Amino acid sequence: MPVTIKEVARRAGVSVATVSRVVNRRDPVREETRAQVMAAITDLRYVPSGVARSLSIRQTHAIGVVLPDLHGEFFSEVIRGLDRAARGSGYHLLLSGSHSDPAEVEAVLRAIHGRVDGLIAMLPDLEVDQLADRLPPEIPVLLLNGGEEAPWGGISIDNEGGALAVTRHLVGLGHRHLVFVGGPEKNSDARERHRGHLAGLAEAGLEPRLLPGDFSEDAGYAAGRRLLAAAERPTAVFAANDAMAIGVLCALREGGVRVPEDIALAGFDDIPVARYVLPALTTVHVAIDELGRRAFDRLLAALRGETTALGERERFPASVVVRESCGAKPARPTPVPAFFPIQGGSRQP
Amino acid sequence: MPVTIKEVARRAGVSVATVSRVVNRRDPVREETRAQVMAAITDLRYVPSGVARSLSIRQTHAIGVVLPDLHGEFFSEVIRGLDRAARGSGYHLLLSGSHSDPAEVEAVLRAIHGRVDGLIAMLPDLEVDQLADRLPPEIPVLLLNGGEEAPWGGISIDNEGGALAVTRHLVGLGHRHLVFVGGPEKNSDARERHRGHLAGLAEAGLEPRLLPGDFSEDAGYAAGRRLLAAAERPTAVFAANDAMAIGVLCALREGGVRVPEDIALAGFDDIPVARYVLPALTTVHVAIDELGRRAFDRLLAALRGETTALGERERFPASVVVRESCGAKPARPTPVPAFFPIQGGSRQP
DNA sequence: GGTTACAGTGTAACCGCTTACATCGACAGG
DNA sequence: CCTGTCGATGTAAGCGGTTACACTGTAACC
Repeated sequence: MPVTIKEVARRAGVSVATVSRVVNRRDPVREETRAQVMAAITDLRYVPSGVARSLSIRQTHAIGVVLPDLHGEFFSEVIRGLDRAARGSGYHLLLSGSHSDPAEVEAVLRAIHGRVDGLIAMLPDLEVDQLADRLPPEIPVLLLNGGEEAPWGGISIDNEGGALAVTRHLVGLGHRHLVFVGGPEKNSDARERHRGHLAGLAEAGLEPRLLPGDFSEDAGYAAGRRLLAAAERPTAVFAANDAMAIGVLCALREGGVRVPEDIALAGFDDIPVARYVLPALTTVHVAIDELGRRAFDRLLAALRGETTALGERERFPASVVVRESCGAKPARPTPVPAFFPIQGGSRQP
Repeated sequence: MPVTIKEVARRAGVSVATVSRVVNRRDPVREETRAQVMAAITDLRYVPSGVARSLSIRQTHAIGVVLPDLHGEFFSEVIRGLDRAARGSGYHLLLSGSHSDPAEVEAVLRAIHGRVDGLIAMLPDLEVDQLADRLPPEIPVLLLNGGEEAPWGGISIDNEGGALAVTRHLVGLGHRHLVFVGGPEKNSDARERHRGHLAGLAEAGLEPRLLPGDFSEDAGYAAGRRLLAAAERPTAVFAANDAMAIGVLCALREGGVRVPEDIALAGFDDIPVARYVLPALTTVHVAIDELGRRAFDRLLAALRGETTALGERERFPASVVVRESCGAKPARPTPVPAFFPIQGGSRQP
């Protein structure tokens, strides 16, 4: 039942072409005619149909955003950055998250076909391989992936640089015995962080020491226990993400080991609680929303044909934020709420 | 240059109608013909155009989501719930956030016209008033608003019920001197929470005592200072949100007042850090993602014509989660790492 | 054998909008 | 006066699908 351009045309006593012209401010239209059309438009509350327009001009002014999950601060910030940038340029966001496997991603990809002008996707490395030839060939795609090995362009976080910086920082504080708590093997972020750490050690001529982990707080806790039990304790621990760092922190505290006095500690991600734990966690921060904005801008440039170089890989900077857990700063005089993980979160489904 | 249905038809030696039929699994098609068409489709990598289809069948299989901001856990959870539900039903999400005023909202509304089958919007009360007659009349709209006074249907959080429950809880613990730290005047959530609190006091025949606030941690801190300076201190404090509760907590701690022994404390929202502060904060939790899912389900029902009753107002339940700050539970004996929401950029495959 | 029913397919008219092209005056230049 | 140019507008052909309707052939029924 929505009112169409035809009805407006009839009402205004002109042709649809003229209506279209005044709506799009194209071609010259006599002022008087324009006024009539405008009157008809407001009378009828006419709003042009987006899809019809899209079909006709072969542009949707929308970009697809495909993310592996929509949970957590990371994604919400990416989306926020994208949204801001997109809105500013008159684009919409068609969002899709939480897919669980390549088949589902493919389904999403085909579902949005013809609905978007471009695509920003974050796919686990595995999926990228499998979907390689299925990525829509007719629209520009920007990958927000890790996986520096892949021949895929896009933007990814400078995990390596961040980890290198943290390691240098710890070394700079005089530490010679460092332990790295790693992430999942298959995870490219984890691998890159590890690599950055190793580079930092190499610079200083130090021996690498690795404890396995999987990015979970429990894994961090387990690593902490192993440290307590070890014959020779390190003077600094660098966990591949904050969750594990916090796990380590708990274990050490339980074992009566003080942080940072006895062992310095650092994480990666700068999750919100990182600043609330006691001592506040030294970690690596990434301006995620900026990443989103940057991603959109690059895609837009491609859409406008200003560049086809979506294949270029770009590393988004990660900066270390120094707090107390590494011992570089004195602990805060007045502790704000302290941290203690509790038994059983009471989040209800 | 994308391949169209015509090319598929030519390639398969059939008419476009037949191709359409096999693609949509409609009407009977001879198995042999179907096979030919399928072959042509895969050969050509044909994917039907979403907009063309939408124009034709007058359905987009997309719903618009308009939120005031995309920042913070709340929105990210709403979106997540919506996304899950939408995907399950074959719908897409057209997302738009961070608008700053009614004019911008109106622009967004008209921009998505014809691109979505329905709309889920969260608008500050003020905007709802101004946009009342501009909300798209031809598609169902579900409002995710506070403002129970408004004649608008939709879903909103049961602030009043949650606040009532907390107040009852505190009263049930024997408290007779309660102080409520309020939120911004214009904020309907704040008003509802206050109302719920007053109802709880009234039940017990207690006197209301109010300290002003604005939902910021600083405001909570200020309130805490005033409590310290007060001649007669309450035995329990209920802050209209967690941020302020944490502010209160800091102030009290600084003043040497113990929580919960000297003063019991409760908040509202169950923000992530609520469980990490010491003592862990008793607060009110809302399953935001469920709210999102519920919103979608209701909209979908309307889309399917199963109901037009989008005007019905529904209150989404809020439940109190009892932790240590109210004194109902003993403080944790030994901190053990347990459940921890992983928030960071450490996406796992 | 003559309906009748229906499976299987093609033709063409939409869906609502854009836009190339045609038309038509008015006006300027020759 | 004729022609060319240009402003203002209408006509109609798409854009890529869907689908009502028409048509054909075959099987079932009386």
